[in-house]
Amino acid sequence: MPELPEVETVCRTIAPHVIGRRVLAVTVRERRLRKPISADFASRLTGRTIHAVARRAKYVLLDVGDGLRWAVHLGMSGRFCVGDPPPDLPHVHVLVELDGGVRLYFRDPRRFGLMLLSESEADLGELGVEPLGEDFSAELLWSLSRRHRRVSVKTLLMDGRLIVGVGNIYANEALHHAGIRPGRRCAKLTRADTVRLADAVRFVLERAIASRGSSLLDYRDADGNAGEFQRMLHVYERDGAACRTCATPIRRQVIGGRGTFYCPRCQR
DNA sequence: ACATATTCCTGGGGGC
DNA sequence: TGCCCCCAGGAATATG
Repeated sequence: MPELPEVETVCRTIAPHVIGRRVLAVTVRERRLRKPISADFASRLTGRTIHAVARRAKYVLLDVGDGLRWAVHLGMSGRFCVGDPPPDLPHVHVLVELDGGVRLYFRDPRRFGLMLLSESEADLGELGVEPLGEDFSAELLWSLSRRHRRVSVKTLLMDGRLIVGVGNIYANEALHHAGIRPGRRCAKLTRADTVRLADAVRFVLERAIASRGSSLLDYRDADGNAGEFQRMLHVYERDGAACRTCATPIRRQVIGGRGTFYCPRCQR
């Protein structure tokens, strides 16, 4: 499940293969992603040069000039890979050939991903603050928590209209690091909580990027390599296992329809 | 206006 | 072994 650290890792691994390269051919095999790939996607992308690769929220953004960005969202099962897919590999929806013999392919069994050409950020939906950017702070969390007093703090962290890139894995991990129970209502957060939580979100995301992401199920970077952060998880998918801090069994609960994991002793 | 439920999709796991 | 059922998940949309 690609979240911010995984998408950042895909951007970093794909960039050296594609920057400065021209798109020679685009093949769309399956348009039906979460939103259909537009009919003119291939013709608009072909012939353009990739100038830069960046991440915004959970999107990989390839700058193809004239203010146009090739935007790729991996959904939950998407992979954006360098090279040729094995001949019979199913669910390969888009193939791209660049000059210099570089090939890319997009594979997404569950088709929750997106592929589009974006002229402005508005095309990407309503995107909140980057948690590793300058606008993210304890003050921001405090003001969000005052504006959304009734929702749980975990739901707040995972609302991409407010804060981007934090999905289920890293919301659970950050709350454990901050010692805050996921189901706590935002109204009950103190300023001190928001200071610890802002630090925890940044800390967990930075550590995960340093480990090249978490490989649960089938996440891989653009070169096909797995991440390592799953070995450092403290709570996610560890229900029943001993808390790494205090050995109390980790509990599981459903919040906002998502599996939620916490230590009942470390997190209040 | 705000909060929660539903929807999309498929691989994989559990139960029998 | 095989089949059925159900679940996971991001984000848009629908419903309360």
